[in-house]
Amino acid sequence: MNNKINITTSELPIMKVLWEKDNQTSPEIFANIEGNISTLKTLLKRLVDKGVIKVDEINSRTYCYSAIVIKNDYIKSEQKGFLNRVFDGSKEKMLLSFVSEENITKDDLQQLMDMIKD
Amino acid sequence: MNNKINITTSELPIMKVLWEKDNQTSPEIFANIEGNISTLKTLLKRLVDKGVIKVDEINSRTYCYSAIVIKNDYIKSEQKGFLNRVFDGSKEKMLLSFVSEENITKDDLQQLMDMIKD
DNA sequence: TAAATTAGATTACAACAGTAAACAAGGAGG
DNA sequence: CCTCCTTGTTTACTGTTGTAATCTAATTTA
Repeated sequence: MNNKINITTSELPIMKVLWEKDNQTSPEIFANIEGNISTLKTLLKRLVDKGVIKVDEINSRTYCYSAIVIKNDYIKSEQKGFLNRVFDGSKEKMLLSFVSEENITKDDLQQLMDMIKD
Repeated sequence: MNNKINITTSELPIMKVLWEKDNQTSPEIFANIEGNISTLKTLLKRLVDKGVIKVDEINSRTYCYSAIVIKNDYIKSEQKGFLNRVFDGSKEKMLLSFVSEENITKDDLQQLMDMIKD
């Protein structure tokens, strides 16, 4: 079961907009993204073709796009890929690395610990 | 300053071998990696061409390969890319996500906290 | 020394990704 | 009703990546 979710770097901004709010028309989506319109059209179509998003025809000539892949599943998939690729699947290695590289400080962790005490 | 280090998925196993130990010949490197030899040769050459590794001619006909890019810099670069791409650069978002997805448990974190008390 | 092995270089090729122009058809406005 | 605009579709092109066969020159071996 290879459930790698394939969303490319340049497609991701579109997904982020749709994850904020479903059922948007292409002009609505593109309004929140920078980049050449023609390019964005291509990316939108590719996402539909891949089954990552879907399009519904509301009235004639009015299409609304929605995410099919949900944000959390994408994130989980990315995390898993990252972990496997870079840290051979070891969570400990990864966390230690984040800490020792000082991308994450002890304070960050403490704050986090506090947060999840709930 | 775009210091993205470009090492692809299929090139990474070679790098991992070289990060373990420098100055290895290609047969030594390939002995520890699965995959078609011809393919591995291509990947090795691409890494040299990109300046990620270097090759020294020891004796005539004896070449030794070594990493130029160091492991920590690669990991740092990957972490940064991952953070920016998926979590818009927010460490907190990322850690929270790791925890809430239960990829990382409270125990993992506690253990980590204990470890870095040194 | 001739044959076989070895290892780096060259060539190849399909899929994917980033980018974008051109096209086509329906709807809106004059 | 006809023209323009809008929006989805088609076509296109370049670079990257994964994969691998073939070529070539040197070295080892029989």
